[in-house]
Amino acid sequence: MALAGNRPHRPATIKDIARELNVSISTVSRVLRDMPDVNAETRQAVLQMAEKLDYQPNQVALSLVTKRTHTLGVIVPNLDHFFSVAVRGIDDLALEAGYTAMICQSNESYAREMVNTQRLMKSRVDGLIVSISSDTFNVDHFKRLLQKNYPIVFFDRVGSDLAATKVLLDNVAGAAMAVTHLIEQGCRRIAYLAGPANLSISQQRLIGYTDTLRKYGIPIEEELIVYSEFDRDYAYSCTLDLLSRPNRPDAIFAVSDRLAVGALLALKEKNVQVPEEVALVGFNDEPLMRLLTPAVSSVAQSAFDMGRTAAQLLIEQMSSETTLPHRTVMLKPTLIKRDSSLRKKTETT
Amino acid sequence: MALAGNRPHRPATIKDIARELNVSISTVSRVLRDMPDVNAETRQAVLQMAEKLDYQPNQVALSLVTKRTHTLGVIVPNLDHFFSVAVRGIDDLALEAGYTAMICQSNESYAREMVNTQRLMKSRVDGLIVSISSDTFNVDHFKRLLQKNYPIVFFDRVGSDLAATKVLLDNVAGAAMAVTHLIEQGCRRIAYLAGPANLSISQQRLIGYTDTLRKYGIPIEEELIVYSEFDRDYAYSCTLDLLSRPNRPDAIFAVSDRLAVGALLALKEKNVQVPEEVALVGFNDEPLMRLLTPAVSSVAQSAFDMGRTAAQLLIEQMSSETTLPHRTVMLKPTLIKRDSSLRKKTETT
DNA sequence: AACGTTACCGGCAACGTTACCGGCAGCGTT
DNA sequence: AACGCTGCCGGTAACGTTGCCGGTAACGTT
Repeated sequence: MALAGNRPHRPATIKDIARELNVSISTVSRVLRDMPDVNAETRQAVLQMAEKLDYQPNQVALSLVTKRTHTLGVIVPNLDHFFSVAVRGIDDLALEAGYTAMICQSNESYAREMVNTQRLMKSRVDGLIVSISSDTFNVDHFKRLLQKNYPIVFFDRVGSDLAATKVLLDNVAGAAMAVTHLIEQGCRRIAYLAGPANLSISQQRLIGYTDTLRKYGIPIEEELIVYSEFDRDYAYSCTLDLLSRPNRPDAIFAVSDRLAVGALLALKEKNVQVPEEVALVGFNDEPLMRLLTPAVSSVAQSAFDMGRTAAQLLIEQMSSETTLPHRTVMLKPTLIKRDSSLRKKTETT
Repeated sequence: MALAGNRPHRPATIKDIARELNVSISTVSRVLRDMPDVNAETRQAVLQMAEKLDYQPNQVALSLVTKRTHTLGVIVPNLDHFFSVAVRGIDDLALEAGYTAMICQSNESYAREMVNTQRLMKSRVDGLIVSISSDTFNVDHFKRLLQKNYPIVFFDRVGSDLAATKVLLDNVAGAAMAVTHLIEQGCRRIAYLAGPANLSISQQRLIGYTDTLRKYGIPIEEELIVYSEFDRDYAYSCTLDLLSRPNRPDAIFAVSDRLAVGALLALKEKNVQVPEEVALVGFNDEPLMRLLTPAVSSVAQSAFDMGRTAAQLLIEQMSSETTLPHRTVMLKPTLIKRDSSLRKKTETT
């Protein structure tokens, strides 16, 4: 009975195998799940038929009865270098643990983040890994889920007032490392390109910035702290503005590499010597940074590890019978020093 | 009956609503699907209760009966800049069309590509969008699916002998543009960093390269065509090798930007003047290229459009009753000329 | 001869949802 | 008074799979 017509593809089911072999679907199911209580010959026949019909178990039906999809939802604001690598980390651990990741991009939009969560909930993903969008000021949609004990792990961009498991960088320490380094290089008027004010990374890194200045007895000047969009062009114009002031800074610490690149473009255009006149440090250590001229210093973090541990925590939480207490894992950054902030070159040689 | 214990989260079902309201599940279903034959008051009550219980339709159950998951599987070799943007294009159209994308990375590994496809088939995704890994020499797993009329669209990296719908760049034209440009700039000994020989993009771009040389009557020298891994360090050492030869090239055309960057690093290290001694053109026009010193010329393609059209074609194919004929869509590249290949600077000013 | 054990297999409910059919009032028409 | 229509609603099978229970034949034990 060759029914391989021009039809839209009908995958073989356990029933097909049973019918073809004149056994019950229970028996087929037993074979396919490697259960006992089945004759060796029957087992063999079923396995052969499964192979022949190219049988693939229907995860959908299985999910309906087990209430587990073995899928985890991921919502990231974008897929820039950092998040791409983080997603790879998630994917990596998910594969090991037998899960598949559904990756959605919120495109930094609150509305899209909502749609994404809703879609993922409809698909009954077993848990969520989220880095919130820069446009998200209201996190009620996540709070509702958390209240129902739905497993969610936030990473990198976490809501400040969310009681949940989180994986993040020690942003205070990272900023402190950058600013300390700049001070050691002789900088005294260090500007901070802060990014969007609502994000916790901006706030945390601001704390590291101010703490360090205080520690070294350097006055904190409000006008050296510049908020902006997460956008290179924005950083570019902010930097031009900084440079046009009578009392220009002698260093710039950018909350992200994207902003650091914008700053560098402005500096180069104005023919400002880097690092002699203005030193520069970014954040994330994207591969691009070492390729720029001059190579730009940056605070490095392992996005891969962050993604992996986020997935790890989520899967632990999901496989646990009881609701586990919320945890916060903090990863340590490292500072990569490059030409853009190394004034005392004699030291290194 | 407050059963909101410390339990693993049980989403409300249509049954819960029915029980709470003492109506049948049929009626609830009718309301939720906006069907007629239901009293206005009943309708109102059901909607309120759905809201109150935070009801989300169970896509899993729905998929089981409709045999459509409204999910499309995506397999990409990695999530570098090009594929990130392509995935965004896919995601973008999928969202519009009411689909969600399941994105898997093969990590350029054949084994992982197999596992990914299998997982996606088990999850009964409605269709597949694939860019094959550089490690994949055997595409039988895709051929089997295509024979069963399972909808697959390949993009960018397509298997050469696969009868399927494809979206790709006019790679021949792209390479021809690059090489023509280099010739017009006075280059005569143009090396080609070709990447892995099994990929069709390498082959196609080779055709554009040789065709153009032939057209201008420039002899094709085998030793100027260098195959390598898709790896920056590899390109770096290949370039060093090229430079060490007695008869060094006066231009390098790289099959991808990643390789072009490797080449640039080698050129800079050897203090070779770019473009005066050796001109350089890459492929993909990653944002990084305009930030390098010198800014590197590159053949630009819209990864976003490619992703979008791939998704478009797939969804068309999936929603069609009959099996549509395979199509091949070719997108046109554009050449972005920058300092790395502009020798005749007087011309432009 | 009655009983227990073992090896093997099939039937059935359930998961959440929709499609289809049937039923019952209440009303108007002949 | 019989009929048909309309508005509203409930019951049930089906999707593919698993878990549980029950059944039967063959064999050994007392």
